[in-house]
Amino acid sequence: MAEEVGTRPRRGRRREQTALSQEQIVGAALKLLDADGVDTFSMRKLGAEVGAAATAVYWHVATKDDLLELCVDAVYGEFEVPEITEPPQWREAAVATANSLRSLIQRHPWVATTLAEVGLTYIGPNLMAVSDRMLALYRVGGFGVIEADQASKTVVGFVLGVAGNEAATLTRLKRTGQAVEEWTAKSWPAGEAAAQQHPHLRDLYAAYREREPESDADETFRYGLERILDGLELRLRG
Amino acid sequence: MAEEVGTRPRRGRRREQTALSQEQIVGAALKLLDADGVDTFSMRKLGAEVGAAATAVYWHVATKDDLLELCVDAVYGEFEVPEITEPPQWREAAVATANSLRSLIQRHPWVATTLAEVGLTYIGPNLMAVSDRMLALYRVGGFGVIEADQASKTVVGFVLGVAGNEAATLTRLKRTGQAVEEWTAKSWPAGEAAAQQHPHLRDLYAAYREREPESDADETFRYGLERILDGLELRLRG
DNA sequence: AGCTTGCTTGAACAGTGTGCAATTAAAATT
DNA sequence: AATTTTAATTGCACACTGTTCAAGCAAGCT
Repeated sequence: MAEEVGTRPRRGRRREQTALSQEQIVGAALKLLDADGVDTFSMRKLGAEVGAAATAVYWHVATKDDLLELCVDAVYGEFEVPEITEPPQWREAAVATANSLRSLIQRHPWVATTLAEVGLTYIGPNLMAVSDRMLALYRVGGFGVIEADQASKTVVGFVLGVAGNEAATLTRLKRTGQAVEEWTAKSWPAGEAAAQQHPHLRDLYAAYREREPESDADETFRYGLERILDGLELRLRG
Repeated sequence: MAEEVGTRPRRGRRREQTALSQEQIVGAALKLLDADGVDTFSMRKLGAEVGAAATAVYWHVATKDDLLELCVDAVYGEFEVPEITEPPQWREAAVATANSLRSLIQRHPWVATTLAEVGLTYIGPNLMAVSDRMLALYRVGGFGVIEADQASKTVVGFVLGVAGNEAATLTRLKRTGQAVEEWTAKSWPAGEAAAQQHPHLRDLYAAYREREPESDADETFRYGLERILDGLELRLRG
């Protein structure tokens, strides 16, 4: 009849180790994904990581795509969305939210790729909770139900697009083995030469060359985010 | 029968067909990608499509990733960026540009996935030309060199993020074999039930349920774009 | 005639996701 | 304590992937 198996020894494992669990699998998958990216991630490597046969994973997880969805939802657990009570806190909270999502993608670059394949429509409880808190944020800020959804999707779309491309570029650099400093739009493969036919691109690179090589990416992100929030605020006050 | 010389007999092909070319390969790859997406795309299927051995492709293309980059650049050839001369034309042109990019992604959903893996940093002449024209657009609108870059990246990031997710959702629906109308945030897999614990999500779905099921996605996209352009315009006039 | 160059081929390798029957060991039942 | 049931794991196998490589073929040049 009812088996109230508690938590500890669970069911059976033949030797020293306690049985595999979905949590453990997702944890190991996250470790591999963060370390080597999604391209080189395979079920067999995952099996090796958890010290079991590759196919053992399939008892706890339906398919590789399902596992990836679980992983995506797991990292969404790191997504911090502040809860606010007063309308004036809205903008600051929106900035914090956007930054949190961006740095989450920077920590787990494979998320961007996976999201593009899997979409962010209901994939798990964490994402769901986060979506609810984001909606709350915009509603407190003063947006109506539907418009809060549209506003948050605007910001999230922007962050996903920009941070996703940052991640792709970094992954690409890593793959081709280039140093990050070499980049910054200065010297790059065949670009500088080809840019000569495109006057505005040429001007742009010239302008970037005269700047401190600070982190242009950060600044561009910040610029875009501020513009978007300006536009949204205009709706609130307008 | 026999041979029909397309353009030039070029070098030698042993039988009826003229030799493979990179253009032809990219064309065939696009056909397969548009039809079945990037997941089921393989070099062997491509070989079959062009009527040659799978490995023949490798004479014209270094690697599969390279081929995908060529394909991405090829569809960027469809990206229409109007050329303007007067500042007031800026906003309208920016909208047209954004819409063009979005509908391009809708026609070729695999582009979003591929972009997330490959980045959009120098991948080909078409993208380069388009980038230059986009920069021109914002510069005519009144932005400085660097700021034009930041502004265009903001808009492009938004479009890529939002349209990319639209594409992922559609691909996912297609894969699981659901109809598109069933969606629209109304009834969906395990969502409605799980949403009960999240009051703002519940409100949102309730609100959506009372609307005409027009194309909410279009409206959300349009809303976000307008907010962003509002924010950018504020910078110009501010 | 031969040689060279440009392109194509088939076989082969290492690796992939996953289905399946057989196997284990613990829990439940007798 | 013996037996049955069941959760979990294993190894094998299949079809398929991207890519390498020696070998082959068809034309152009000398």
